Amino acid sequence: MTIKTVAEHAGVSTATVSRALSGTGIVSPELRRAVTTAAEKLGYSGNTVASALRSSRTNAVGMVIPEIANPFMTDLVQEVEEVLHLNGIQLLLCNSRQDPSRERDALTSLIARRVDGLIVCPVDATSSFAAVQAASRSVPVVQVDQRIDGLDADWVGINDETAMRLIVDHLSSLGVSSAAFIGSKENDSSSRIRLDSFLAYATSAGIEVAKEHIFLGRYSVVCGRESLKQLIDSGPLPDALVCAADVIAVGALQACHSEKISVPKDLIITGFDDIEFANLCTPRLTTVRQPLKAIAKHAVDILRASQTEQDHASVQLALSPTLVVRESSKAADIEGDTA
Amino acid sequence: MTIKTVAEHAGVSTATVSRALSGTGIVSPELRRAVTTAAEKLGYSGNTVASALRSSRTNAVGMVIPEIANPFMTDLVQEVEEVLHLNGIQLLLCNSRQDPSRERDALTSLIARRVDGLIVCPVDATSSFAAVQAASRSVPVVQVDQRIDGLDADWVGINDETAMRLIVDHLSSLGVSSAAFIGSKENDSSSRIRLDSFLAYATSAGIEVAKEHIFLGRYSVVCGRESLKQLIDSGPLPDALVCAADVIAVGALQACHSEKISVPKDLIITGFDDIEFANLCTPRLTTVRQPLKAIAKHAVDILRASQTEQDHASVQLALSPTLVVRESSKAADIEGDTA
DNA sequence: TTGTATGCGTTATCAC
DNA sequence: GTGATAACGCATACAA
Repeated sequence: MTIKTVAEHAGVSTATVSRALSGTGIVSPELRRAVTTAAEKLGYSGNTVASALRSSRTNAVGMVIPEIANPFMTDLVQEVEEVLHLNGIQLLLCNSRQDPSRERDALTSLIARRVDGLIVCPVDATSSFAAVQAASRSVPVVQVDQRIDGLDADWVGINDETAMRLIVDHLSSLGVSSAAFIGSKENDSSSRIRLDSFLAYATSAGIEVAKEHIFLGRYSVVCGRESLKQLIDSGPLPDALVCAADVIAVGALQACHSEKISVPKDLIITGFDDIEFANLCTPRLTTVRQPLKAIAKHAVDILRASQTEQDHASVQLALSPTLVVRESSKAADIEGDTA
Repeated sequence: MTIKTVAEHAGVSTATVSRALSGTGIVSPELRRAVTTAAEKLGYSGNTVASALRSSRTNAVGMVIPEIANPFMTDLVQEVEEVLHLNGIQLLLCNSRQDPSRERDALTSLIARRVDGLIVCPVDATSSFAAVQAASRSVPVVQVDQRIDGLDADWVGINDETAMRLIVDHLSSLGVSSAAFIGSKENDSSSRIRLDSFLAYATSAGIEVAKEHIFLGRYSVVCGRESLKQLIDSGPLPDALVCAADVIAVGALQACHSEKISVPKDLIITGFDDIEFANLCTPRLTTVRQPLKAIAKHAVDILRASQTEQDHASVQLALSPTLVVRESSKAADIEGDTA
């Protein structure tokens, strides 16, 4: 069934049906009613594909993420899906699995599908350059969380430096004088910034960070667990352990438990992201919260803006994270934050 | 740029370009080479929308799930995305948020987009009936995990009865003589089956289940935590607690920790699903593992089969879960399962 | 094996 | 305000 069927039943032209149903253009109240009743009676449902071909708008945006399994990414996807839904936009989800070539394929595939925009969390600060740049020439692209070095494309994320300052200040206030760090060795923007600014703030706060107390692996629970075991083997523990992701911190917490290290008494631990489980592990995790709803909202807004604006100046939006203090860095409260 | 551009550059007709690039039809090696080189030189990338309109195949399937935040669902989505990707199919993801009306909207929207198939985890065993049935009239639909009562549509999931038998047998072998249960009060297929078969097997195994020891809430960590507190308030603890989902069990574990209840010494706890965290919490969780890869694989296979088959007889595929025994139901090993 | 010509279902551009 | 009609980019029936 097509609009032609509806047109015949309503006694109007296909043009009028299109105008009435899509809401674009002017239709008299009587004809509009005739069309809608005919459409309902027939159970007509409209062909988005044909509409997309003719109007060159799909009302769909593609999203490419490096990892579905990561709870932080899942939360972000969820928020993006929600915002898109409110705008009547469909989400096309792709998983690059940390693989730049797979990321490239996903981008070209989504562009072939004529998505109206692209939300990308790039895999690598350099390897992702060409593919994302190419994509951005055919459709609006906004980077979320991670960003690519030297690429003049929109980005929404958090201020990683601020986040690290919040963490180091907190440790300082607790009297911490030495600390270890577990991060990612992936070549992505936030991994580097988190490490660099951690070191910088620690130095200026008089917190000692031994070279052998810096561990770089992956954003995974296993990495946290393994790194902590290495930390133990390397000699006396520092006062605190700063993790560049909650999943890492959770792994470290696990290892502390099995190695009978008491947190925060023997070792203070902090995370990053504030995934749901940071508030559910034992002890609950001190971390910095990423404003995911805001990131999702701005990402979609930027996409929509760059669709309409003629010459769109690129936007770099670094939102502020917030410190969430829990038991992994302080004595347990009776009534804690259970949000 | 269109195939026409490529055709002109290659000195052939648009039909030949179409045949050469899509792989359908017969093209001589020389012309094929001429076309591909022209396409590459121009950086041509086809228009999936036009192709879909003409061929009425989108190479996309829609997936509607009740909850993105649930790690079990995320894992399932990941596996489905992987299988689809291997088949060159794009995933269109929708979140029904446990809301039947939102589920209906998602289904009609995906059908308007002319997806080649639909993978649905229905929200409600009865309320979802009409929308899913309607959808199945225009496109192949396969239900995953949950299924709708009395709907003659394909389904892939696990045998929940078998799962409960595995759990109850395990408890029996541990000498458990009384047990509590936390499940979901949602009207979905597996919630009911899990409760019913738990009670049946428990009875025949001589395990006592007091009425006030059956808690029905949601599949969430909070539900597990709250229910456990109620369990404590209700008097002496039973020997074991059976949870209908890992997320519930994790919440119960949390509450045990804060209430100084030792697991498994004071209370044996079992979960359901084997999400990643079941192997990362303390103590690690005994649970039944769902074969997600197999579920995803079969779901896509069934979809593809029902696209080609003329009269497709509906498939009900109940895969076997496996019991995974960990420390929440036994004394801790030094070297446990770290898979 | 290749080219020509038509149509997929909708929206945009015109006249009226 | 409404209708006739062309066009979106591609795949395919048919002719050659």
